[in-house]
Amino acid sequence: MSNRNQTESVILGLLSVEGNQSGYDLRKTIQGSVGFFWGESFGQIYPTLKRMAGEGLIVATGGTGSDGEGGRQRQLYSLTEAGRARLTEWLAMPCRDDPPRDEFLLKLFFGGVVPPSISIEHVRAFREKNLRLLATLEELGRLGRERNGDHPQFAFWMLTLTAGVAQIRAGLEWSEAALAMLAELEKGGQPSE
Amino acid sequence: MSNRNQTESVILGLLSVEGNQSGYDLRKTIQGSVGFFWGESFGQIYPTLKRMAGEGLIVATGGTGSDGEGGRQRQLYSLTEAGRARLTEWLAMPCRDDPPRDEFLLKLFFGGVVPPSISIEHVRAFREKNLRLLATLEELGRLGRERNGDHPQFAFWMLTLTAGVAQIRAGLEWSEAALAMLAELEKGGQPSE
DNA sequence: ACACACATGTAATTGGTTACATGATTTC
DNA sequence: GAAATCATGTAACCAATTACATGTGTGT
Repeated sequence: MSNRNQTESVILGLLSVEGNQSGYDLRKTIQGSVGFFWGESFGQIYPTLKRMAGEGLIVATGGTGSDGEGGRQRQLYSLTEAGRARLTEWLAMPCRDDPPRDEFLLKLFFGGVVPPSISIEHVRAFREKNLRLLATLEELGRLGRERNGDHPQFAFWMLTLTAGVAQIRAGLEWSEAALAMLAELEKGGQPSE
Repeated sequence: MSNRNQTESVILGLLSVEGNQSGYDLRKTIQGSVGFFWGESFGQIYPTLKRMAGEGLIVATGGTGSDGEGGRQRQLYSLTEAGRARLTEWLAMPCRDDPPRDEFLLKLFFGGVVPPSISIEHVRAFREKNLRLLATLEELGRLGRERNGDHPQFAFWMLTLTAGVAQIRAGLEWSEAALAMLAELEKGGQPSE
């Protein structure tokens, strides 16, 4: 009952809002919905699907390949009752907080041992990444509203979006201040080492 | 030259600002400095130290135990030139962006399949965690200024702190709005499933 | 004919956590 | 002398990435 396998959770969740998806579909769905805060690789998805089917959490529903209908080889899956139960069970559990690891902040923390230009470069990259992400998120919001604005779960999707946007905006504001500070430092004097 | 082992990087960094630390010390130092955005476990630290010593990135410098001086068994390490070179090399590399995974946002995303009270609970927990973290960070800033305010790298440490504070504040503001929205939803009507 | 996107999977590797085992030293 | 803390380590396990292998259908 430990639920350490997070891939399982995303799959359960996505299949609960729309069944009959293949591994390939799931990956695309992930990228187009939770992609900005969640990633999955095929090497994780396919084995997990098989395992889950074996455990009765999902069922293989049609798809070409097994029956000789022709067409491209696809294996679709849908949630079972057991799967849905597992999903709600997982949702009710408190979030595990795995220790965060932010390589960007780590490099910045040790920025004093190298010339400031290096940290400046990192902050710039951070800023640009956030700018790109912000654009993506806004696009995602636009698309979502247009295509699923009337979906009963839309409000929750928007909630995650606004959370992302808030984080990004904060990051952007901070990065401006950080760049100003670093520019000052670069003018002022070299670091001790 | 891929530097996938991030534990190595923290160790290099920390030993560069202060040598003669044991695995135990390093853990404490981590918690008291980069702890709010970086975690390490003993099971990772000790083997990594051994490997790094074998590769010549660090050296075992004194500590009791090997020489029969008595006192508690401790193995201290310091950076070598090779270690310092590796550190600067790592610092100059662009940050790898490993796919993020935010279980909180994931649960919120699927909040529509369970009663709103569950999502409310998650957001509350998120909010409280952020409040606690904010207090920790402010304390950390106070302590740091008081003890290391004159250290040449202090400015960089503050930079990571302010980044953390900015993120947290944004999260807190968002959580208020989210709670308001969810409360509304709870009054209004049950979710579709 | 060729390239590209679709589609599924396996194998190797690793980074990391957790739990366990052990013992010394200080403190009460 | 018991408990807490200091201190180091090992073993088991697992989640996940990456690279590789394979084949089909579509568009040009």
